[in-house]
Amino acid sequence: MRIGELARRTGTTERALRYYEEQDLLRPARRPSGYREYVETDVRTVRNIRTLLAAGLNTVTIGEVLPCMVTDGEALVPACPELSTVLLQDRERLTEAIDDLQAARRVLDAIIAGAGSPAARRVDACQPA
DNA sequence: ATTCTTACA
DNA sequence: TGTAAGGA
Repeated sequence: MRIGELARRTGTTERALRYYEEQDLLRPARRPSGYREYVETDVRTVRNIRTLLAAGLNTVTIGEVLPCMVTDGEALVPACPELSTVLLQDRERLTEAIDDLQAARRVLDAIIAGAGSPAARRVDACQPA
């Protein structure tokens, strides 16, 4: 099948599919015309890629993890033992990212609170971008 | 009508 | 990632 049909059947865009190929997540053959030719199993692969992307994994990690995942109906199941390590490591990365965002919010909250102080009323140059 | 590559007010 | 341009 060509890129248009795969995009339709996976709910993605052609742009995304070309990007996945660029990241070596997909390796469609080429027709003499230069058109990409995808196989049936690519439908499932693309769905798995999207799931992993939604889990916050980057394309490099997905490339390592993808071949070790088996699809059980709707769910993705780890098929290799070494996989849990990689996944747990990524979970920690997400936890750190969450911590950083919460810290940023606390800083912003402090600034917002300052808007109610008397000092804020002394300012004449109030032209917010 | 579809797809391809390249590039970015 | 969207999208426009210029070809095949």
